[in-house]
Amino acid sequence: MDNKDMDILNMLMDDGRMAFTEIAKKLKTSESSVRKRVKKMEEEGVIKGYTTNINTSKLGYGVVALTGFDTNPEDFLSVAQSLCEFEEIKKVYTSTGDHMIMTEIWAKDGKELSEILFNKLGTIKGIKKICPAIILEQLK
Amino acid sequence: MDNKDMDILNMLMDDGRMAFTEIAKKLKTSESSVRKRVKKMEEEGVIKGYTTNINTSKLGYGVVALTGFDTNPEDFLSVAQSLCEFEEIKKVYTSTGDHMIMTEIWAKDGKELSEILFNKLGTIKGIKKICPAIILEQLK
DNA sequence: TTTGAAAATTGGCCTAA
DNA sequence: TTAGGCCAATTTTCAAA
Repeated sequence: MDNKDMDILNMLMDDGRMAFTEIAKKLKTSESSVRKRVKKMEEEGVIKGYTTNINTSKLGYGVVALTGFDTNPEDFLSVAQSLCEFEEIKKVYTSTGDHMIMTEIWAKDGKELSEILFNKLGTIKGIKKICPAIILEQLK
Repeated sequence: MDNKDMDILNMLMDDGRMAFTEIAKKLKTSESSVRKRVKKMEEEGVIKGYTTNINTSKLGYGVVALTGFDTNPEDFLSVAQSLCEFEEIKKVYTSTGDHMIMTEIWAKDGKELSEILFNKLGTIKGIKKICPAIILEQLK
C-alpha cells in the first residue's frame, strides 16, 4: 500500500466501475500497472468487493432505519446471528455504546418496518430492547 | 422496475463490476437487454452509482465509529452541513430517534478518533452532545 | 512495459409486441 | 412507443513475452 494504491482506491471508491485504462490515464501510468495493483489489493483483502448504490426510495423502500438492539449478555451472539438471516436487515454490526448490536433495515413503509420489528423479529429469543432511528436524509 | 430489473440489481449489488455479458448469461437473456435496463436505471436514479468496499482496518483505519450528534434545533442544519465537510466523516444522515444526526467516522486509532471528536469538531458551533459507538465487527 | 488476441462495451438500426 | 435483437466499430481486459 503506497500512495499510488491509495489514489487508485479513492478513484474506485468514487466509481467502482471505472475502467483500469481510465484510472491509468488519470494517474499517468499504465493500464497493466493499475490492474496488477488492484488485483493485489483484492487478494490481500484491502478491497473486499464492489457494490452498487441504490436509491432505496425509488426502489420502493420508503423507510430505512438504523436500529439498535439490546440483549442479555448471554443471548448476544445468538441474537446477532439470527438478525443476519433476515433479508430485510441489510447490515449488522456489533458495537460499543448504547446498543451492542446495530443494524440497517430496509422496509417499504412504516407499516412494514413495524411488522418486521415487532412481529418477524419477535421469534428471536433474548432481545431486550429495540431502538429504531428512521433515516430522514442522507447528506453524505 | 420489474423482476428482471430487480434480478440485475441484486447481481450488481453483489458485484458492482460484473460485466453485462456475464449478468446476461446468468439471467439467460441478452447483453443488450441487460445494458439497456441498467442504463435506464442509472438515468432514473434507481442506481446512484458504484463503489468499492474497503477493509478499513487493512487500510490503516483501526476504528470506525457510528457517531450520533445532538444539537439545538436552530443549529441543526448548519451542524449537519459542517460535519459533511470533514474528510474523516464518511457518511452523514439526519434521522429520528435519540440523535438527530448520525455519522460514520473513520480513524486510524482511538487517539485519532478522540482528536477528531473533541478537537477538530470543537470548532463547530451548536453541538450539544456527541455519542460515539465504535464498531467491533461487521457481521453482515 | 509492451504487445496482441479475446472479450466487453457502445451506438445505431431494426423488428415485434 | 418501448423492450429486445443484431451488427460493426471501438475500447478494455488479460496474459505472455
